[in-house]
Amino acid sequence: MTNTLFSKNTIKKALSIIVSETAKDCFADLEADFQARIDYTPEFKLGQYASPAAMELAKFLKKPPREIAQTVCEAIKGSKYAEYFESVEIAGPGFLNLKLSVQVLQFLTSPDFSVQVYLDSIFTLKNEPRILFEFVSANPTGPLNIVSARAAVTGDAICRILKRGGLNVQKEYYVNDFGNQVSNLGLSFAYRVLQKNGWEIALPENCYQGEYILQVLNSLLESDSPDFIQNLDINSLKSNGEEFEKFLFKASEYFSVRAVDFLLETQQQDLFDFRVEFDRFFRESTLHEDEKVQQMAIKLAETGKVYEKDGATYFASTEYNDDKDRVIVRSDGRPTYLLADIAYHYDKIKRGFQKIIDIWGPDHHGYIARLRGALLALNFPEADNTSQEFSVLIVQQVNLIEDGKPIVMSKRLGQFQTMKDLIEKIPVDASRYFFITRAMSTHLDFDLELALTQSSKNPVYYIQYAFARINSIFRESSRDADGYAVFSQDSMQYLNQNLRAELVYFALRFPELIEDICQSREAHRMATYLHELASLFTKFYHEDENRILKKINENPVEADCLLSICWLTAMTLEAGLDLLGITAPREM
RNA sequence: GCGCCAGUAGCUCAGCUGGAUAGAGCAACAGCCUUCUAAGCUGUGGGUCAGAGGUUCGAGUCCUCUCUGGCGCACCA
Repeated sequence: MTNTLFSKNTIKKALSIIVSETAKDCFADLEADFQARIDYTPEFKLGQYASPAAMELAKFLKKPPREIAQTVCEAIKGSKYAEYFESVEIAGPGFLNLKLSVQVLQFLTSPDFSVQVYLDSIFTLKNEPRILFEFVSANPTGPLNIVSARAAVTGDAICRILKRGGLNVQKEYYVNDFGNQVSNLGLSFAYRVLQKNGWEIALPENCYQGEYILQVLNSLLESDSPDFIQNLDINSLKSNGEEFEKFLFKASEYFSVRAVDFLLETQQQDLFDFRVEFDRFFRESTLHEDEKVQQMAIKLAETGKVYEKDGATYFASTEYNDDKDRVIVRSDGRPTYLLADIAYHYDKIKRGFQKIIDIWGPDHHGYIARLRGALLALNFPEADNTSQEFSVLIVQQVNLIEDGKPIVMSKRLGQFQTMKDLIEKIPVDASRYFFITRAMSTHLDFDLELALTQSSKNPVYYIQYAFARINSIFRESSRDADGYAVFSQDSMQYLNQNLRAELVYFALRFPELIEDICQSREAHRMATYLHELASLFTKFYHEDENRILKKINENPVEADCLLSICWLTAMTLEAGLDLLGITAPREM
């Protein structure tokens, strides 16, 4: 039997339709687009879902909430929907508690049921709106750090979930391969060359001080060592200032381009090792080459929100809630980073993306107002911060904790500070989980010891372990899991026991969770949910009456029910872990 | 000084667009392995949700103020 109400919607949505329709039948005053809210009950014994709609409507209908609830309750019981419920009750100040009948499970489950098929039927792939999700976007001037790792993993998980929810998402990494930072990078290499040739010259302050520069330099010279480096005459540089300057210029130019390419590749490798892939790496330099930055200055000037002062060109961002107006073209004629970034975001819109989501680091939040302001000035009114058309998520910083104390980040080698160090130290499953498990907006304490612990203390293994156990049950019982994707008619009677049904209905919240995350973009809820699901399963597993191998001999039909519960749980765990980019091993 | 983020159990944090008695893990204590994976389970203790006002049927959640911590306030990116 199929039923589109339940097979094409999440359970929440289906119940909302039922309660809303019924309420509108009862009260003619209600607006046509009234949608009753459906929540989870605080306790399973009250039912699976509850609606606070009666309380919300009390003022509008000028009736006591319990009376409204009573009317709706009776109406549902007398309607065609009655068969979906084991009970409908009024509780507390006017909650409508809904206890679903096991029959609903049959509506959910078609012969080819699986969690993925269920998700497919609820979330059909939409072509609109097209979403551009930009994250990481670190400067290609060094290895990726821990905050970038967090942004990478969290952003990747959100994108996976958005896609599973049927949304059209593209992942993009903006490469700042232009401007001062890149010049400084080249200069750092020039000085390192001098040091390498025996000149004990100090690096200027604006240079990158990290030791990694030296390693990259060696790699670059190994593959190609140009004449002007090979024939370097240190003594003549020391004595001849003009020649010295010439060398710095030449070496900077030579190395900056090659170093950016090299470092970008290194970053890409780190990301790949972390299971983070991008659809596109967008280079800032292409915006300059295509003169899009220049054109943007003209376009902004046309808005009338631009003025000249002290030889520089300003964008009047204070008109858009910014602290001060911002320079877009310097007095020497060079564009600022902001102008290029405006051009970049404008380009996103021109490429046909209706929604733009960025993840930025904690030190960039002050930047939001000016960029949002520029997009508004460019007549992209959807950039208004009340809508979600342009949103910036700020990922907060990370403290690595060892021996109960935070590790102080320093430039010294051997310090644990880059993404690569983390990959070498902590298994990817564990570090991904730890990054995703906390809300992006909170400062994260990353406990290295806990992440390394291979026991139940480490939540990621606890979740994987539940999945492995279920697979073990199928191995030991020599059953083929596929046969248990659907509850058989006969076996369903054995669901009538709290923990069994509770586990099933908790697993069936999965699509609702995906829907929530598509809205809130908070991937950590998936991590929390999976841990709770694993915990519920583990309790179920340890109950004496749920011992499956024993049950197979005693009561095969009841065993079928238990196997179906297990398989639904396993499919959900596997799908959820996959959305977090974490593996689901069948044996541990 | 201005802005952003945060303040929930000893520690790290959940708490879905305001909903019923505020939860989990770790740490502490007490039990449990002839049993499908003990990488586990059960139980106990632990709270002025930073503080004070306000909004309403109802506030950890929304508003205002205060306090504390982190970060940011360039013709750097």
